[in-house]
Amino acid sequence: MAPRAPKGTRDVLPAEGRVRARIESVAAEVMAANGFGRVITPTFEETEVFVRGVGTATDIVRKEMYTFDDRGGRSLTLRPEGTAPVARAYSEHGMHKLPQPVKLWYVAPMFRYEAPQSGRFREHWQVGAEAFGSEDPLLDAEMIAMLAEIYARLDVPEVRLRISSMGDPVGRAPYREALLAHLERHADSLPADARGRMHENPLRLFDMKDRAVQAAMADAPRLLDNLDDASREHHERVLEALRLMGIPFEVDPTLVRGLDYYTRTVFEFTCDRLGAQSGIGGGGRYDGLVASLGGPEVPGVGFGTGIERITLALGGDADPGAGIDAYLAVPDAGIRLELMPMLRDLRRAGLRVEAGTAGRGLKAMMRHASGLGARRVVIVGPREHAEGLATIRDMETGDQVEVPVGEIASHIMGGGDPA
RNA sequence: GUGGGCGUAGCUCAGCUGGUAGAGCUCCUGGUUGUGGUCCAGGCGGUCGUGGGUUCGAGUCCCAUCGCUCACCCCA
Repeated sequence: MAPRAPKGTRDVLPAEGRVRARIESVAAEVMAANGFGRVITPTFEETEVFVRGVGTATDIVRKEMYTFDDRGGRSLTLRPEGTAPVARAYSEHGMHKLPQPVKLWYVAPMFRYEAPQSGRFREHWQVGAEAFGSEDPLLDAEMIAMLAEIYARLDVPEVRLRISSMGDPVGRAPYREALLAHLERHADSLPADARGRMHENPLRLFDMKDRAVQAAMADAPRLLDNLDDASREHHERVLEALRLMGIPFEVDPTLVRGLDYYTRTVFEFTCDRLGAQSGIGGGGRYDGLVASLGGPEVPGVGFGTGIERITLALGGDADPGAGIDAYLAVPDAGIRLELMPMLRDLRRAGLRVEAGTAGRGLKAMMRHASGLGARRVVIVGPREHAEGLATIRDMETGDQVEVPVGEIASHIMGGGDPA
């Protein structure tokens, strides 16, 4: 069998590539407007970065990482998520000595060994942003506003925002006990996997779709109702800022994110256009992450959004491209050779120009030019060449003019509206 | 990992109760002397996912296997 792209991976072909380029450029604009600088971290990290950063109770670390030993015996892991590596880089380069907050963004591929389905791949790309060194709840709101702005500029349809608070690890402890006690009372009605999960992270059960689990969770105590005072105050400030900015949201006490590092603010954008994997982007605050990677006690807040899911939400309509400005139809190889400098000059001037392969008939070249959406075709056959001329045909009107070969470039760039 | 659906030309698909493969689109070449997008004609292109089995004979039935896909779980 001929090789295929590995399970869970895909090739992005030019039509979709144009959509992707637009997504990335919109993201770059919004990031720049908010003062974020771009970072590029390695595609793989020491495995420790994710074990300590993301947490051993998460599915990502327990069963989804592409981990391997290199020839030197180091355990390395293909980046399964973007925040831990950026936190590592922040710490490694002493960025806590820079004016805070330090704002960083990235666009990078993520790798997770999961069963592929609609909107879920083993390699997917994310645009993400992280801000380190500020506890200000208004920064949380700014992050959320940024992400909302990206979706708005791209016209992503049917986007909704859910938000909640995880409190902090210390204040969360008593609640965790209370939730566990509640679940113990319903233990006999829960499926096996739910019983196993509840001891590792009982909050995770809020996210399960199993009917029995949902029934048991319906009257469970809510973390949002049991926040410590500081976390509650923080949460209220975030919501107030969102209201003032006119960003619609819905507080969802059952919102749980699958990464252990989140504290206080957590949020998730969903798109109803998507299938079961409706999450299009999300994030939150992670005040203990940098320290857990051996760095200073520095708070942080960030988000990630999936490029493939944005593309899906946009309808998957391929961008047909904008055609080309001119097509060079020169059947004779020798004449084509002479026109090489002219061809280069047209492209240097910013025009989109294609040249037909010598050896095919003129009719085939015209067909080709038409298929490419060419606005003009430059014909230099033996007849024109003998007189030092070129025929330039306007493909919309069908008008043709003859000009000296030396004036092809100036004629095309001068006549009509330049690109 | 578990369950459902599907695997026929590059793409989208037809192939009734088994009889040795088709269409549309794309692409290529023509429709007289160098000119496109419409139209017409022709052409390229498939070991019918793979391996077994039943049968005189299987794309069509049976088994296995691989792959794709959707869902659970989880997440972007």
